[in-house]
Amino acid sequence: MTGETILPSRPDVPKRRGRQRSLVVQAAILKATGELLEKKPLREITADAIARRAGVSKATLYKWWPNKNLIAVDAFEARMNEIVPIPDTGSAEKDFIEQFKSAIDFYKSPGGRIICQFIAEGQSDSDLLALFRERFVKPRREGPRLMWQRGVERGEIRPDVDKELFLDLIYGPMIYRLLVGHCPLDHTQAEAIIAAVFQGMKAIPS
Amino acid sequence: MTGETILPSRPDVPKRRGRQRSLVVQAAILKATGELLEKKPLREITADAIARRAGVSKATLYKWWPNKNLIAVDAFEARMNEIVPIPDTGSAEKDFIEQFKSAIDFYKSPGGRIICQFIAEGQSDSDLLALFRERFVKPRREGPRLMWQRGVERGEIRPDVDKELFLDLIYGPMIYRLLVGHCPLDHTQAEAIIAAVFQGMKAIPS
Amino acid sequence: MTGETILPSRPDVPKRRGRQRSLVVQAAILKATGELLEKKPLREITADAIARRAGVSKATLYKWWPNKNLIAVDAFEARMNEIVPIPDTGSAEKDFIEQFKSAIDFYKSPGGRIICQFIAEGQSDSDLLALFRERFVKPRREGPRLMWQRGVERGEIRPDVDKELFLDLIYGPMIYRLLVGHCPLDHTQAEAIIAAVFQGMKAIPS
Amino acid sequence: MTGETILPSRPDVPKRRGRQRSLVVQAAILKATGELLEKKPLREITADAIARRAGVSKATLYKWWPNKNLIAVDAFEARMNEIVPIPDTGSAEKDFIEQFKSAIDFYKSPGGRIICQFIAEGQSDSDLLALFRERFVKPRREGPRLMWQRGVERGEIRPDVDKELFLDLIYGPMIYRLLVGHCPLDHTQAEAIIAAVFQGMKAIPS
DNA sequence: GAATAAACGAGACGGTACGTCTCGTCTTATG
DNA sequence: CATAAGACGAGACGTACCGTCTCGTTTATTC
Repeated sequence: MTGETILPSRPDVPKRRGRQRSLVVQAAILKATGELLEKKPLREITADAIARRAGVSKATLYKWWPNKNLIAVDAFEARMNEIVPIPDTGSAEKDFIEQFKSAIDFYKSPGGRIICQFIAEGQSDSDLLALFRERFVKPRREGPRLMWQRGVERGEIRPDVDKELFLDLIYGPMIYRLLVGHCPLDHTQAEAIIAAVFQGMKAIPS
Repeated sequence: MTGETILPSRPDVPKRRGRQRSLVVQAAILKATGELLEKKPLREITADAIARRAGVSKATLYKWWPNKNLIAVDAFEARMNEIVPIPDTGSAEKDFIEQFKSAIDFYKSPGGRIICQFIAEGQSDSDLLALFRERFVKPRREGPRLMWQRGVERGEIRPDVDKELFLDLIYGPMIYRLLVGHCPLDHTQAEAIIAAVFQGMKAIPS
Repeated sequence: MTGETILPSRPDVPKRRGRQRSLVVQAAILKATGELLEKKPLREITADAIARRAGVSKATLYKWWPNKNLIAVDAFEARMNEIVPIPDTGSAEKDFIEQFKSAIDFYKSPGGRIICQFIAEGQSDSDLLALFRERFVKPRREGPRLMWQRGVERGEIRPDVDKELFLDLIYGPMIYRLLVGHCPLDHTQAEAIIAAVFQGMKAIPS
Repeated sequence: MTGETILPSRPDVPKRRGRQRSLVVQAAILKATGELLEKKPLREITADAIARRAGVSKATLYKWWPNKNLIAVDAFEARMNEIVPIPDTGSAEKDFIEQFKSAIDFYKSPGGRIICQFIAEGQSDSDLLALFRERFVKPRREGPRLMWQRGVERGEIRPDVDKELFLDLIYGPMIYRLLVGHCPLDHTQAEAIIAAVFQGMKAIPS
């Protein structure tokens, strides 16, 4: 289980007998973890540190989450619920350029770096990776998916290419460069990538 | 330092005074590490295990390598020196399809999975990441780079798009799917990706 | 801190919040250490060996004791609480001869040899030496002190010589020979030493 | 073997075939060890440190000495060859008081503390202890032995008490207090000990 | 003078213990 | 009875020192 289930925090539910502190405790844990994530990489955050900072027993941590990685997912999600507005310029390519630029800005920011850490840790923690896909990849692809949809409807984007492939064509290079750092990644690159994706690499027969 | 420096083993260099660094020992360490890498993920490999398996003192490990990750790089490289032949069908697109398919096969194999682990560990070990770029990313991009060159010369590939960007457009989506696993990655996908990269996403005005 | 503080086990003290220090664990550590002390010299006993034998984590050792020497003190004390009865023959000199003989027997036994090891290790571990004085030297001198008292009261021993000096006059030569081994140390010597101490070395003017 | 054997340096002995043992090297080792002994306790001196300071290979150390403790004995002896003059006041008791005071001064000095370390290390290194007896205990008892002799001849000291026992009666308490530190040890104590040894502990029947 | 042999420096090496750290579980007293 | 406090077993970490070994160099004796 991950804390997610408590987030709706339905106040109408008849309260259980006994102690009701749960929600306070869960929130404290997520808050503490979120703060720690800002200060140090996921790998260096210890369960003890989370418990200490949250003023919570370590046993409580393990009661609600199987390990600290999954706490981090919940904690990170809690700070990520701001909806990223998707642009609507009337041109799919321009929409993507704009969105892609702000995506790059985000992924290069401290907050975005945490995403990389989830992918990294996910390589040896399949639960984490699965949750990451569910909670971050899927929802965050919704906006671009909509932009793609509009582009197809407006006849700007080829309808015969798989939507997911289209998205990976754009975000794949970004993630790759972000993780490996073999090439720069900035607004200039953003425009070049979008242009390349749209125009294709085939030489125009002149 | 990483073991690399001993590999050239220039016999003309005047040997130092004391006991010479034992090539047998270095080889045993790399061999042991390589074998362990086949059996378990990098994260689960311990310095003790390498030392034990190689019949070597732990101090010797730390004398020559700063940590086990960099041993793993050297060990993995030692098993990777087979040159991947690049296809030459006469068509750049066909060349890329073929090469891309075998790249995917490799990255999905146990050996290729180790690459993912390097990227993962590299997120919290910048020395590892730098070495990884130098030893794996750079050399392995040589083949595709040549294929790109030929494609440009034959007038099949646009010369005005940065070579590195072109490569990331192809391999970025692969790495992304490999690491995150949100979409399938097989020969069919390989063809679709190459086709998309070449033809571009812009709808053909009919 | 050394385990001592738990031994009185005052049940009236309000217990702390969390899990209590396990007496079973402490006992196992002391038992294991005691058994090891019987088999090998203190210097050759390792923290790992104690932990392994006690079925205990090494961290637990270091949590309660700063190092293995102080564990050994506690362990040794635990096996030493048998009170050595002091003789009461009516003659101070005879009392001392008897007590001194059994002291020598003890110090030459495996158990007594441990005392020498404490003194030896104490030369480079002042905490150990201080604890040794407090736990062994002081209590074990009580009996002889009482014998001295009786001798003084009965008018057999000069009251004007410092009690501690008197004791060192007897036990000093024993310790010296025990540690350095330059001269024999047996019951015959015991009698000779006591006689010499009582009668003095001054030639009797005839 | 310990370096001692080279000291006689018999030049008539037919020299062996190869390169000769370098006296410079031996001297450098002893000098370096002596200097280290002044700065830190024997236990903390490492073979590497000696080798480094002497500008000598560690192998050379182990070629001529079985371990660092025995080097230390040789090194310490080299700085100890000053002959301690024994007093001759005409009174044995006064002689002993004077000699005992300067003995205490020495044993409490940094140099004298090394003696304690030899005894301490000797408890787990019988070679060291044997050598210590031979090189230090035996020769340093010569002076007091002579004083005893004169006292006996002058009719001041009882001739029927074993000479060694007499010496231990004096130096035993000193060593004991020196090693264990349970009682003070100074010039006042020196006088009291000698007085007690001479006069005996028996109450004078009045 | 060349061959031979040991001493020597440098320093690599296997072994072993150190004391610390984090993990995830378990126990106990408190609210 | 859910928690906090925190003890605990397991086991990896990277460091330190030990005493041995293997080189290449130096210094002497012997042929």
